[in-house]
Parts: sequence; structure tokens; C-alpha cells
Amino acid sequence: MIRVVIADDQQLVRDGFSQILRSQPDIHVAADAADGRQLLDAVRRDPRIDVALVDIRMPVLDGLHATRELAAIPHAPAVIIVTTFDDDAYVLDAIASGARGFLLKRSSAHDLLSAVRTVAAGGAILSAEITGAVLDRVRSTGPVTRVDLAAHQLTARETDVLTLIGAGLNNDEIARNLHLSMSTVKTHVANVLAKTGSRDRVRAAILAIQAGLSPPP
Amino acid sequence: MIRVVIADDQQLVRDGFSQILRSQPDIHVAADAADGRQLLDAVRRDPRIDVALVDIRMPVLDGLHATRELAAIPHAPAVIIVTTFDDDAYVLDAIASGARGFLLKRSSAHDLLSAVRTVAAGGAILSAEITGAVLDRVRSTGPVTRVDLAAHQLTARETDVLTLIGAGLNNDEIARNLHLSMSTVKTHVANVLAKTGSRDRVRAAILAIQAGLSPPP
DNA sequence: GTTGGGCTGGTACCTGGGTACCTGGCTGAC
DNA sequence: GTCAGCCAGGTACCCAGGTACCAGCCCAAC
Repeated sequence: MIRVVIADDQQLVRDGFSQILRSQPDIHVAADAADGRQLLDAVRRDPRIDVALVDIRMPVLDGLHATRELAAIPHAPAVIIVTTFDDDAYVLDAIASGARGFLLKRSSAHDLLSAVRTVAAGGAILSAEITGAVLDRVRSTGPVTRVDLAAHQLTARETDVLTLIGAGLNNDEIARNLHLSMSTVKTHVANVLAKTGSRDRVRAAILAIQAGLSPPP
Repeated sequence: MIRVVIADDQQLVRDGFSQILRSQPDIHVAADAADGRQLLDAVRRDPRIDVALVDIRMPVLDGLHATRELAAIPHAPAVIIVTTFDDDAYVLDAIASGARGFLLKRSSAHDLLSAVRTVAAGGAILSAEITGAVLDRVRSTGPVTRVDLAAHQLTARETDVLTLIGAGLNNDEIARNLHLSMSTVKTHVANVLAKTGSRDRVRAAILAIQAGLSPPP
């Protein structure tokens, strides 16, 4: 049984979704919410909720912020953002917020049901209309061929240091971060530079980012 | 009328796809190909092809490389990768290569047809099963809110310098690259650091990458 | 048991990076 | 005309970063 909560500020929309979902034997509408705050309350009250259908535009707390806060809850449900607008920025923000689905309100009931079942099963789903924006985003982040860090044979400690270099820390900060002396840090840095063939820490930082060690936060 | 070319090394698969597509009045199978080279030939021969269904595993020239080469052709068709394997790396490579769709062979005929129509109309489509990998990728590239470089009010020259910092050049190299003296470069670097609030060039380099100035190539 | 490699730490030294402050030419706005 | 801002350049100084080399500890492999 898939337990769903519906969050939308419009009563009619909530009822419509509810109708569609209730028609299915394997889906149960556990709660509904008129804003993000109510959504969070509902999820905290009922730990068994699997899926949250969330509108972006809601009073008090909007869908994106609510999604972000949901992620902090231990038994957080999978979030499907359901909205009228296929604004690229919304889509990407939603994904960044942790949403596992993105559905346009103009989608069919069939799409809604399969989206709910897909994310409940651990999958992810996008409306066809917005897939393009996401693909563009993936393409724009450069080739997938990440730098093969393994080839450089870095030790665990050296990888730690390289990660922090990539985050922009100086030697002193790295030392304090890893509870080491400056000398030790310098030794590790020197080894990292030698092993990776980086001339200086700037090159190493770029490498760390390319390798996905230090994702630009 | 949507004109489609089918590229797959297995005769039966080609015939199967062909059957499905031919059943539709708005779709015409213009050609088929048993490998990437034949696919490229077919597209070059017939400039009116709209959509290419491409298998990844093909002899002579595989689907990914063929897709990349296709992109160089002026009237290039939209590419839908159709494969048995939902390997994440394949998906992301395919997207990076320029594919606008990614379909698993276990998808339904209905999915295939809607995928063809979607990409022919300029859209993009992913199989539900692989959407998750793509979303992870989007998430892993950090928040969508790229650093707003415009807010820092950098001058043209300062932007040049920041770009080269992000590429890992030292001051001397920047000077030679921009035909400037070291002193001038240092001045610009100092201004860039001040304006961007970066403590040192490492931070500035990270910023340049985040802002997309110096994309990790 | 000793040997090699990783981790930690130290000393000494040199250079590139970064700061501070100044000069001067050029251009466009007021 | 003069004023502001960008660009180019210079000098002087300090320090973080990087190099070189050494030593002790620990542990797993041989």
C-alpha cells in the first residue's frame, strides 16, 4: 500500500488528485495540506507516508522550501513536485531540493499514477516536457568523463587533503580541519601535487573539482 | 510526416522497431543501418531524416560515437538512444554526446512512439528507469544557482584574468597570455579578489569554475 | 624480524602570490 | 574642462605556499 500526502493550496486540486488516487486499490491518501507548513506537520505526524505530491506555489511555506526541509526528516517521503509551470529554474531547483519527480498539472491521470508508483518504488520521474531542460543542464555541466583519481594512487589522507584544497582551504585551515600540524599538511600537499602532476594547489583544486571530490557547494 | 532511421546491429530488432513505427500514419521509416558508419551514411544521403533510433552496441562505430559525429552534420536528426542496458555511465555519456532521448528496450511500443513524436517536436524523453541517474547527476553538480558573476561588477579585463585563474594559470602565464606585465596582472588579480571577496586565487579559481567561466574541459 | 609504506611531525630555505600605494594614458559623462 | 573609471605599469614588502630532507611510529607483508 502506497501512502500519499497531497499538498496544494487549492481545495479543488487536492480533491481532484485525491479522487484519482483513491480509485486505485494500492494507493491510500493519508493526508492533505494547504501549505508547506501543514505538509511538514503531516509528515512528522505520520512516519509511514511514502510519497508527497507537492505544489510549488503555496502560502506560508512554498513547495521548494518544504521539500528541502522534508529531506531533513528521517523517514522522509519521496517528493513529486506537481505544478502548472514548466519554468526551467523551478525544475532544477526542485531537483536540487531533493524532489524525485516533477509532473505538470496538464499531465494525465495515468501519468500521475505511474509517477506515484515509480517514486514509491525508489525511482524517479519527469514530465516529458521538462526533460529537455534537465538534459541541457546535464550537458552544460561538461563531459561525464570525470578525472580518474584512482589512477593517481592517492592514499586516504592525501585524498582528504586534496578534497579540502578543492574546497579552497589554505594549509593552516586544512591542518585545523584534520587535526594535523602544518608540517604534516605540507608533506601531504607535496605528495598530492607530485602524484597528480599538479604544479600548484590551484591546479590541484581544479582537479579535485573535476574529480567530484569537492563539489562546488 | 516524421522520417526515422533505425540503427541496430540486430536484424530482428530493426524489423521489430520498423513494424511498430510503420503502423503509424504519421511516421515513415526512411532507412535502417547495421552500424554507426551506415547510420552516418544514411543521414548524409537523406537530409530530411528527423529522428534516429540508435543502439549503443554496434560494430564498426558504436552508437555514442556515431551520435557525436551526427551532431556535426548540419541537418542532424534528433537522436534517441535505444538500448538494453540502463548503465548510468551510458546514459550520461549519451546525453553528453547530444542524444535527446534515452529508451530502454524493455519499454513498450507506446513509449517508443511517444518518444519519437516528442523528440521530433523538439522535446526530450527519458525512460523512467534511468531518470533517477540523471537527477542524481544534476544534484551532484550542485545547486542550479550558479554564481552570479555579474553581481561582482568585474571589468572585461578582470574577467579575462579570472578566467585564466580558473584555468590554473599563474601570474606569469596570465601575463604572457594577455600580453601584459606581471605587475598589471597582479593589479587585476588584486581587484578580482577584492571584488569577488575571494581570499586567494584558489577561491577565485573555484568561483570561476562555478560561474562557468572556466569549464573543466 | 625486518622491511616497506603510510602517517605524522620537524627544520630550513626560496619563490610566487598577495598587499599597499603610486604614475600615467585613455575615454566617456557631466 | 574636469572628473571618474578602466587599463597598464612600477616599486617595495611580507608571508603563505612549496621544496628538500630527515625522523619516529605503526602495521601489514614477506
